[in-house]
Amino acid sequence: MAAPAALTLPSPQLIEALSQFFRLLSEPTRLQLLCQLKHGGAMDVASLIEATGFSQSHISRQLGQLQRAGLVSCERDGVRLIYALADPLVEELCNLVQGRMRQRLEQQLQQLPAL
Amino acid sequence: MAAPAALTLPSPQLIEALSQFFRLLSEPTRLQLLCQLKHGGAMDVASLIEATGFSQSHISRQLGQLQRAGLVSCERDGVRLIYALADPLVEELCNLVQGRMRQRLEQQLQQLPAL
DNA sequence: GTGCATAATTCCTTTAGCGTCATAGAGTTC
DNA sequence: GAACTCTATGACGCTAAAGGAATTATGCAC
Repeated sequence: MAAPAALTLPSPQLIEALSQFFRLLSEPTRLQLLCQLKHGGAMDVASLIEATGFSQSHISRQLGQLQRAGLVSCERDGVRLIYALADPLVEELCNLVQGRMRQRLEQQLQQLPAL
Repeated sequence: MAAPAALTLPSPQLIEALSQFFRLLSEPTRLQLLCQLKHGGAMDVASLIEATGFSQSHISRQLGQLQRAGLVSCERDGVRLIYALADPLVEELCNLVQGRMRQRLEQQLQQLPAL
């Protein structure tokens, strides 16, 4: 049986893999694409371009990265490619972080001296 | 009552804030520092420098970023500064991502044709 | 086949951030 | 006070990645 995770230091490979994953979410464009897909369901590239306002090449590249990471899936519909969310993890992570932000702000609010 | 989150598109400010948070975790150095603090409890800067092998200025800067984000706290002990984890969220996030990695690998393993 | 659409890829420039060296600040000891 | 240790900050080069324009690939209609 393996030692408890809390007592073992993560390997450099794991650190690297984790940081690469978080790096995917560290770019507003990619996060925006994921949110759009969450909001609008499956969408083709043209719609995502219009929704985000970025160039076609940029969107295509970012979608490629998300797809290689398995966060997004893609299927053809005639001449168009329809992308869709492929993993609910992103939303979970965002909700956790957002909850933390709310918590911190409430804390700061309480520590602010009343008038 | 506010609309369900799934139906509203996150504001650009929220997207930006989320991406900035994830950016903190997208750097191996910072993730390594957080893991070290998780593993070894509160540590002074010198120990963190030795544990990571980076230069003093680099470590100091990364610790500063983590502290401003509230992920790490810091108190003086004489001439030394002792840093400690200030938020369990990072570990939660890492565990979630790690679980997803395991899941994906198991999936790939099953799809691999047997000999 | 040609022509027309959509999307991926190849270049390119520019920018953000890592990482180090040198310096300045803060705290202790004498 | 001076001398010393520990940490933060300024200045700088360097590399990775964003972002766009142009090109190429892919699929459909004809």
